[in-house]
Order: sequence, then C-alpha cells, then structure tokens
Amino acid sequence: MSQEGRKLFLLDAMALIYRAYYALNKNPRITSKGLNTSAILGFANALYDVIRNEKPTHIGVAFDTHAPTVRHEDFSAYKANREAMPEDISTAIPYIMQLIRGFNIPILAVDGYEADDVIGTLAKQAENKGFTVYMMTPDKDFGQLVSDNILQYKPGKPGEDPVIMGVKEVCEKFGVKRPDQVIDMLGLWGDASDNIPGIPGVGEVTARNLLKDFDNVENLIENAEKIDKAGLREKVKTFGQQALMSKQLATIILDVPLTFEEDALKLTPPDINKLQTLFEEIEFRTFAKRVFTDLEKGSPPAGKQAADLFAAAGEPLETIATLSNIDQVPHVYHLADTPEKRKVLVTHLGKSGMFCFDTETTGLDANNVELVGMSFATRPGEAWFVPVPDRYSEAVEIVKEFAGVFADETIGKTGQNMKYDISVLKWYEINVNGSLFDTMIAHYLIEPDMRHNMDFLARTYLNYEPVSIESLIGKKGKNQLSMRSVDPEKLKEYACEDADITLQLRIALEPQLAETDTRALFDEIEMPLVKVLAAMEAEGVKIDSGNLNQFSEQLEKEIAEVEKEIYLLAGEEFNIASPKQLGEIIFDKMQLSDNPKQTKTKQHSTSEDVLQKLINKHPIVQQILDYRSLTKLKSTYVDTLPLLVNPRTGRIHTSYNQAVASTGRLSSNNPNLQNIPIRTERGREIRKAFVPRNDKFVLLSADYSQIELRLIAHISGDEAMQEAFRHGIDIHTATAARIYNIDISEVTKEMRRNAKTVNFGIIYGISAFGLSERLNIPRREAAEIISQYFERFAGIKRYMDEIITFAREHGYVETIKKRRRYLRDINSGNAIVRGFAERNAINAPIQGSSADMIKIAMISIQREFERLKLKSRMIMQVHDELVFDVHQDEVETVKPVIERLMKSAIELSIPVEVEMSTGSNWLEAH
DNA sequence: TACCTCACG
DNA sequence: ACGTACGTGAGGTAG
Repeated sequence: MSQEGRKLFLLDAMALIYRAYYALNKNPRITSKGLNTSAILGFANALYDVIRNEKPTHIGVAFDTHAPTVRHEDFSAYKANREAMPEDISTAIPYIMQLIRGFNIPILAVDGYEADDVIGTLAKQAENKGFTVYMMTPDKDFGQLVSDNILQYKPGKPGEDPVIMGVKEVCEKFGVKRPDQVIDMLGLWGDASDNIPGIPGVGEVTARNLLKDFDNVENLIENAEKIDKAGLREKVKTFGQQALMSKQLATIILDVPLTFEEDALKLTPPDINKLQTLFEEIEFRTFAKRVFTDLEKGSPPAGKQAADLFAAAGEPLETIATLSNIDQVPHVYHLADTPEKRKVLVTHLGKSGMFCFDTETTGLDANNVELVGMSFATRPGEAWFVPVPDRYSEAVEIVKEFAGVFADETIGKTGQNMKYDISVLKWYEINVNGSLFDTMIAHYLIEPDMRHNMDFLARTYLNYEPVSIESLIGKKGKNQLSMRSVDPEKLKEYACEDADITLQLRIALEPQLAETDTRALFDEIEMPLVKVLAAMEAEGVKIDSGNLNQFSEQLEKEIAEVEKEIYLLAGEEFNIASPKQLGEIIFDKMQLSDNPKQTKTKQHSTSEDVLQKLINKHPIVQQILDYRSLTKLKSTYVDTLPLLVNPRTGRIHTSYNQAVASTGRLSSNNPNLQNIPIRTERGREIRKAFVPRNDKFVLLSADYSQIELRLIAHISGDEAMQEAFRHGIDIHTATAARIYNIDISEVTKEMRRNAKTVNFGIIYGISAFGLSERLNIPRREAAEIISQYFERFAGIKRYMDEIITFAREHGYVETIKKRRRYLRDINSGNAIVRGFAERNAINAPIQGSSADMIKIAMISIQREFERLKLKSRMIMQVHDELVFDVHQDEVETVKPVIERLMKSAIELSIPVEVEMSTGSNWLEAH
C-alpha cells in the first residue's frame, strides 16, 4: 500500500457520544431491561459508517480520563459550567468501550490530558509519518489543528453527509487567515460550553475584525492603544489577560507523552464473538444485522478481503436473529376509484366488524383543508385507497358513500390521531360512530412521556420504516408540493400503508393496554373524549378583532414611549428584546448587580424574578419589565389572534392535543387558548375580545375551586386539610392558621399569601430552597415553615413518603383513574435527577387525577347537551375550567347540569366546589 | 434550531 | 455536596 493511501481516523469519543445521545434520545431506545441505549446506538452507527464509507487503514478512539487535567490546574473555572453527565450516558460508556474493543480498535487515553490533546499529539506525529489524518469530532475547536494533511471530519446529522473541514473551510468558517488563529478567535470570543470567558461583549464579528488588524491576541494586547473605538479599547485593556488565558485554555496540547505506533492503530477485522454477545445484551438486532450482513457480503471495512473477514467471523452467521418486517409480509393495496369498486369496498367494510381508516389531506389544519383521499384496512397486509376529487360537491358525494359504515355504531374504528380524521370528515357530512381505537392515544397511555407519532411507533413496534411523507411532497417549505399533485399510484401505496401499519399497531398495542391496566381509562375516558374535543374544536370561539386591533395601536404607542425612556436611561440604543444585549447593558455597563445570575450559556439572566429584585436599584428596571409585558401581549396575543380567524367559519379553532402532557392534561395549540392572560390588568383586556357567537348568546365559565388541593386532601386522607374543606373554610387561611399556630381570625394577608405559596409548593413537591426563592425569605425560615406544615398536616407528609416508596418499588405512579407515569430515575444514584423524579412522583397523581376528573366531566356534559338537544356548546377547556357558549334561554337549564356533572365526575371524600358565572365576554364570565 | 423569556393552570 | 417547585406553547434573538 502506498504511503499516500494511509488514512488515520482519530475519534473524539465523548464529543461523539454526547452528540449521538442528544440526536437519538428524542425517541429514546430502551431495552426490555430498561437500559437506555440511545448513546450506544448513535455512536455505533457513527463508528460503523466511518469504517464502511471512509475505509480508514488506521483508527483509534480517544477518551478523557478521570484524573484532573493540566487545564484544571491552570484555571479552576474551566468546564465548571458543564452540567453533570446524564446518567443515560455514563451507563452507556462501558458498553461503548466494549463495542470499540469488539471492533478491535484501540482506546486511547492519557491521565492528565484530554482526548483533544491525545488526538492533537497523535495527529501531528502521524502527519510526519506521511498519513492523512482525520480528526472525527463535531467540536469546532479542532479547527486550530487543520493542515494540508490533517483534516476535521464532522459526522453528519442522521441522513446528512459528513463535512470535511480543511484549511480553506476552517478559515472561511472562522473568518481568519490561518487555522492557528482559531485559538485567538476563541480567546477573544470565549466558548460558553467550556466556560472559557473571552472578552465580555466581544462576539464573533468583533473578534474577527480585531484579528484582521492585529493577527493574534498577544499582539492585540501589546497594541491595544491603536484600537479606534474607545469602548472596545477599554474592554481589551481590562480583559486582555483574561483573553490570553482563554486562548491558552482553547489551545490543544501537542506534546502529550505518547508515541504514535502505526501497527497498534491498524484496522483489523472485528471480533465477532465479542460483538455478538454485546449486541444480544443491548438488544441491537437491526444494527447487528447490518454489520453481519456486510461481513457476509464482504463489503469489508478498509478494503479487507472478504475471506479475511469470514475467517475472523468464526462462527456461522445463521445464529443472527432475523427481523420481523412487514415489508417482507406480502401486501395487497387496492385502488377504489370507480363507483363499482367503492361499492364493493363499502360492502366489505360493512361486514368487517372493525376497520382502520386514514385520510389524506392538503394540509394540517383539520378545519381548513381539503380531503384528497381515504384509506381503509380490515386485516394486516391488505388496504384500499379511495381518491377524493378536487371539486367539493363531487367530493362530498363520493365520501358520503361511506357515511353508513362510518356512522354504524356496531363497527369499531381504528386510526392514528383520529381526532384529525374525524374533524376533516365532519366537513364532508360524515359522522363517525362505533367504538374507537386510536393507536396514538393507546401508546400515550402505555408510555406517556415518549412520542407517539406513527413513524416512531412503526419503528419501535413493527420494526418497520414507513414511506416518508417527504418522499411524496418534499420537505416543508415554499417548494413543498400539494398532496393533490402526487401520482395516484404513489399516493395509494403511501395511504394504504398508513392504514395497514395503524391496524398492525393496534394489534401490537392492544395487549399492552391490558398489561398496564389502562384499558378502562382508554375505553371510558380517552376514546370518548376524542369526539368531544373534535366537536369543541369544530365549534371554535368568536373573537372581536376590531377590539384587538384598537388595543394593538394603543400598545404600539406605549411601547414606543417605554422604548425611548429605556434608551435615555441606558445612554444608548440597543435591542431590548435581546437578553444578551440587555444583560450587557444593565450588568456590564450599568453594574446594577455585582452578582448576576448566569444562564446555561454564561449569559447574565434577565428573567423577571432577577429583574424584580433589582427594581429599586434603577428606574430602568421597571421600564424594562413594562416593555417586556407590553411586547409580549402585543406579539403573542393581540396581533396574532386576529390572524388565526378561520376564513371558513370566522372563528378561532384551537387544537387540543391529547397525547402530549405526561401527566394526562390536555394541551392546546394553534393557537394556545390555555394561556390567555388574566393575571395583569392590561392582560385581561385580551379576554374581553373572546365573545359569544351572537347577541342571543352569553359566555359561561365554570371552574373547579382548588381542585388540586382537594385531590391531595382526598388522596392523602389528611384529617386537618379534609376538615378545612368540609367546613368550607378558605384553604389558604386555614393553612396559615395551622402553620403559624394561631386562630383563623388572626391570619393576616401576608400570612395567607405565604400559606398559599406553601400550598402550591406542596403540590409541586416542595423544597426549602424553592420556597425561600418564592417568598423571598431566608432558607432557614422556609425550612421552618415546611417543617411546621408537615407537623400540622401529617397526613400530607405521610402521602409524600408513601408515594415515593411506591414509585421506587413499581417504577411508576398512577392517578385515581389508573393513568400511569413512569419514573425511570426514581432509584438513580444521582441526587439531583432523583429529586426530579421524586417531585414528579408527588405531583403526577394530583395533576393527573385532576385531568381525569375534568375529562370525565367533559364527556358527560357533552352527552347531556346532546340528549337535551341544546343550542349551547362547550367551547374551551383550561385545565380546571370549562367555557361554554350558551343561548340566553338555556342559561338556567345548563347551569345545574354543568355543576352536577363537574362535581360528580369523580367522587371524593370531601366536597367539590364549582364556580360559575356568565357575561358578554370571557373576562366578564369570570 | 436552541435558548431565553413569559403567558396560563 | 449537589441545584431545586409541577405541567404546557409561543415569540423573539442569535447561531
């Protein structure tokens, strides 16, 4: 082999592992034993891709060691900002080492040095021996080492190509003349992730300009006088030494005591036995198949001869597990595009007992799309596609051929995110009846805090990769095609596959509902709720846009005034909406606080609680807070809501997501109607714009009073709290009397306010620190209050301890209606992570039971409204509140119905109170 | 796209 | 000795 052909790959293990973990862990991979293998798989794929595609002749993987490094000794803050390594990663590392050993690749590590230094040192030595070296890492710092023979190889994101950075690319990226200036850039600019400070206020652009004039940091400091801009000159003078130190920190060490030994790094065939044992343990079936099939085919790493590999493989390949894959199941997908074919299909569906269906549409907004087609499946491997024409009147006629089977109560329906299909079909005069099975929601109950989209479910449960929507209509953006323009044959394959897969998912998921004891919750609450939500969304809510537009103009003026005032007080103009710039102004320039809180990325925090504490330091603070609240109102609500009025209905239609919140709550988006302002005077103006459909109607709001505290009183059985609720005493006053050990009549406003904060804290899983922050009192006092609380409400304390114990034993907690939340970190060795899990253990049953309760109420109210054939409609849900658009003549009918059904949704051992009132807008209805 | 901030319960 | 209250969605900036 020629000298030129020698290719050395040096992998930066930890950087690659982190990257792999965060890229994959959105859909975490967890083995049957509960091991999170996201990091392992991500790294394995990256490693294997490189071996296969780049065919290195030599390879090594560099790790950091636990010993403190030279840099720590120099500068103690270095990397101090780093968060603790996620447990999923630390547990993965031993497996990743096994994997590397399985591939017969040496692991490189030297005490006292970082992986960067090891890579740098070896890269230089190898270069001298005539190798082309690829440093495989996403870390931009490596740019400093790049030369003609040393390149940086940045692995691509899933589905994207890797990027190779040579001298030219590095210089372009950093805007410098030579790669070695990268460290000067980093020295001036800083690097948040490594806690390298740089010069405050100097960003990428300034750093680049300085280097253009002064070449390097040392020279810059020496010639600081020559800087034109006065402000910058001062900064450089003040922080010059810090920049120099930053540069040193960013410099990769090239004289680590180790020698590049060619033979040790030579790529050799993998150790099949080791790999197979590992793959079995971590349940890597697909990856194993890929590796071993390649070996079998002799698509050899590094151009090795296939014979070599077979010799190394040792044992027969039949032992490798084969995968079930629906691609291998023969399937038949039909096109039902004539009246005759449709009639046959309808008859078939009518006799089926249950069918799975899916709709294809021109967009994502169920209340503003056109139907392009429908697909149906009745057994795995067979499906039908019914194209729906462009013209609405024709479309309705065709779709209505299916009205009978859709409406048939005796035919069950299966789908993925059925609320969407049901909503779309409403526009085509279709009513969907019969028992529903929504695979998305089934999975939501089985694994509440994972994702539930079909592609993920298909991969996880069927080991199948569905045809992507992108392959039909392209990536989203202005060039995306319409569903209408897709070739019918292709669309048929895609649509039928969706129905087919969904049906198979039902088969996979149904037993798991039973296993997790969530079948009743599914059948009696979640599935009936799907149609209730579809109805509410279709109803929508009327908005008074004129009112909002007027308000917008008023806000505009106020913002302009505040803005002017802020610039005046600051002595310069800047972007107030940029937390970065704002932080520099009030902390660096104006020095309003010497101890500003830092955000994750080393910036000064400018969040409200921080500013609130500085409010007496300078008048600019209040102005900033005003500016923030004004712009928030304007951009998020006042200017946005009128744009979301649906042209078909003249109303706003939110979408309630039933499979997002891991506690069981709903969430609302497009727009979010669950966070409309109410707490401030100006914010309340927005609620005035939510109005009844016409002057014959009023809005009625009904909300549960203190439902979460009532639930904890009920669940815990705490006598003291139950007694307070039974006597109808204001719960926060009662709490104050108890913790301050005084009579109810002696409770002051402040005591009540404190008690209220404590009560909230209880629901969230209180900590002394959290309480002291919120009450702005010393931690000792907060601790004292908490201990008083637990003494006086011993039942609550007992509940908290018991629920944590339960979680430790079972790995999950559950609500009154058996909704589960799994807490995988509850037995973690990491106190911080465990703390989160413990607070979730306390909160989830309460927040979740409250969600169970209002969901039940919504279903029964909807049923009762239908039974009574009322004109009034339920139109919104805000966690503990229901909003109705009520016909004037029905107000007195509807009130007792709502009250009774909300109160009786779940029977508690204490009274449940519901507050109701009506008005000509949402604010008045409160 | 990630982060920060802030609106609600 | 660690950092900290639970659950969401959305808009802006900056990379």
